[in-house]
Amino acid sequence: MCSHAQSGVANKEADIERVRVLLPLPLEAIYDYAVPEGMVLEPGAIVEVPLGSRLLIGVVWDDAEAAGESLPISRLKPVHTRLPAAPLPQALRRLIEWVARYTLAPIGNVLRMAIPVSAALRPERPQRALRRTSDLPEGLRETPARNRVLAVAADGLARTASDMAREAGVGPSVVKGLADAGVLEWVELPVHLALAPPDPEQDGFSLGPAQQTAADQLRSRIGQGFSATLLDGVTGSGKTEVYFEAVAEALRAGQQVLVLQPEIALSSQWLARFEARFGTRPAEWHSELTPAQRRLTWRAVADGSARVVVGARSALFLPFTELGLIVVDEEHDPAYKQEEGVIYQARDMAVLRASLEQIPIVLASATPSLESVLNVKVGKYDAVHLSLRHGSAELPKVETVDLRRDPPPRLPNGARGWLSQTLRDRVQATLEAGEQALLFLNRRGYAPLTLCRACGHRLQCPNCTTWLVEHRLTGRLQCHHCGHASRLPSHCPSCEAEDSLAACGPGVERLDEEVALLFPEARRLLLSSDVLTGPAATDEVMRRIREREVDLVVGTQIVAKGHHFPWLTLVGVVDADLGLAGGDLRAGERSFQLLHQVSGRAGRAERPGQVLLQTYEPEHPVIHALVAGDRDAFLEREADARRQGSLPPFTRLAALILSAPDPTIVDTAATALARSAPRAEGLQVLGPAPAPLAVLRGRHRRRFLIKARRDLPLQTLLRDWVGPVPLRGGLRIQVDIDPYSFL
DNA sequence: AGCACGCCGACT
DNA sequence: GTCGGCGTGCTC
Repeated sequence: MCSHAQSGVANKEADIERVRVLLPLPLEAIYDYAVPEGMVLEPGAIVEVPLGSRLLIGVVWDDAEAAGESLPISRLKPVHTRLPAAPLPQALRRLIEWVARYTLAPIGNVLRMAIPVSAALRPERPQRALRRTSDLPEGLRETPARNRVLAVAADGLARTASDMAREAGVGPSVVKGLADAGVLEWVELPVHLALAPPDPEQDGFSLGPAQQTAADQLRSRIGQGFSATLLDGVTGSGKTEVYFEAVAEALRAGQQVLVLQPEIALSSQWLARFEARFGTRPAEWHSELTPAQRRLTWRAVADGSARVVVGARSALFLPFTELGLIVVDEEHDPAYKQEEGVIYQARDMAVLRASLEQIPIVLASATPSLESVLNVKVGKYDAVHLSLRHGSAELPKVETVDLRRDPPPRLPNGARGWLSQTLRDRVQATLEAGEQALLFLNRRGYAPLTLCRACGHRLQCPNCTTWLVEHRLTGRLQCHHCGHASRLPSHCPSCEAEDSLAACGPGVERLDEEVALLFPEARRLLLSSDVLTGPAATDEVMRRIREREVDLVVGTQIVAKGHHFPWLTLVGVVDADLGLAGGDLRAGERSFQLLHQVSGRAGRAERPGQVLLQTYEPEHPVIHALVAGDRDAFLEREADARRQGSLPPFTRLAALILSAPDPTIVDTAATALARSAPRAEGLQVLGPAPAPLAVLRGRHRRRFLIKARRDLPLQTLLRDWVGPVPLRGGLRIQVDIDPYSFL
């Protein structure tokens, strides 16, 4: 009897189904819910569940380690609804788990990147709009307000009720009255993203023989399972057109394609090339989309109506169901490293997604990352090389200007200058030839440092350990780390001396001033992220350069991104040593990539280009490699240095940054962590040290660096070490696996 | 992430 | 005497 009752209870419990639901919150755990009778929930199903007092969207999860201690069924709340959206694909679910495990981010935070638009999943309320059907019927009085509405609606176009009222300059009640009377009728606006399918057969571009061979190689990978291919081609070799052929092949096979770009907002030229090849624009995914666009695009990817998506790194987490190819363009670009929230390297996670999906991935670059080159060497990646520039354009000639022997002369007004006589002469000659010159300085603002000549005080950010940068165009001092801005004071804030503040060092604004003085007749253009406020402004400025409405461009790295300027024949790098300072492990590599990319702006059409690098260290390996045009020797040298120093990719690196508003809290936590640091053969824990930016956004920071032999379980060691630390007093601990930034 | 609960300062 | 500050902790 007794045992019978027990089994009865057991049976009853077994009848009630439980599901695990992953919620987009910074939680490590996955919560259990009861499945109401009649509800069918397969893994990936998108549901609304109660949590505390609110309803949240979550995803039914099917992770392997479902075992754990689970709550008794009686304590579970039931799933509220199953949403009418396609389930999150299995490969994406596995990707989310992997990224969480790899980056040590709470899995819920990773999920949040995959379903960023909760509203996109709720059943949509179709947008309704009003359209005119008839004239005023008998018995409905004619009023001025009604006539204005009818006049606006006379074109027969549908408008939302509020638009209609606004355009007619009447209140909403007038519009509503006309709708009720049947003079205006309600219509439902279509809610689909209007995307024509890209046509792989549209012919836009003829490939040269070398490109054809490369394209064939990439094409042959489609449908053949996982493979990673480095498409290594010099600037102007037509890489884009080559990988377009792989895109076309995937489209022919009925697959979706994802193309990752480091910064989509800047590549309208890329979109134009895509349209020329495929007859339509791809779907776009980036931070500047409106919520409505975001929602439509997300759904279009999920339901398969978006065939090709080009996007910034977050596009990696879109719910493709038929993904057949991933392309990572400019794979070396540091913008692929996300530095906030979930800290991850999108290029590496893209390779992971490709392997989970069992599809090919193409990594394209003119200056591949050391990691990728070494992956080719050990056979993990294939390589396809494009060594020739397409057409007749030649690589620019790169020379140095030794600033020790050729120091910039004083300016006509007696002020200090930054351009050597050699560079001045070349600019002059270029302008006289009717061609364009670019002066590159990777520093925004007027001057990176302002100090008091009377007392030596330096203007520092109140929230960060950085100097304030003077921006003369806006008359402000700005912190480039936290965004703090203030007026440029007339007195020294420390000693009250008047007119004692002096600008130290050049920024592009100051360089532009010098250029105005030296070349008053030239039409100048200053380019930095302060000036280029959005894609439209960028397009306009790039058009002005292309169409020779300017002679002389002064710009930051924003000019380095892939734009063709047919009349640009001279690039002057004002301070080639700028990126080489500091202990950053990738400083050399990054500097090479940036300067190479900037150099590539010169002479892309029929006119040969020349590049002048102003430097105090002409014998530095980076400078030498740029002059010799010998990238491979440089990479080899870098690889050797990393191997010798036991640095990545030969070992693994992680950074731990502790921060809190109160410095004693950070120090206490740091000391405690140092005491409990893991000890293992092949593991090195360095720190705690004040982070290079010891105070950032008002938070005091301490930093550990962990160096681990590649075979050690780095993530497990870190989790066991850091996990137990209580986060009190505003203490935050950030783990950065494979750090790029050393600030 | 929210939101609720819980212990210390300026008000009706 | 209360209202409310946000620090801490929990949510299946």
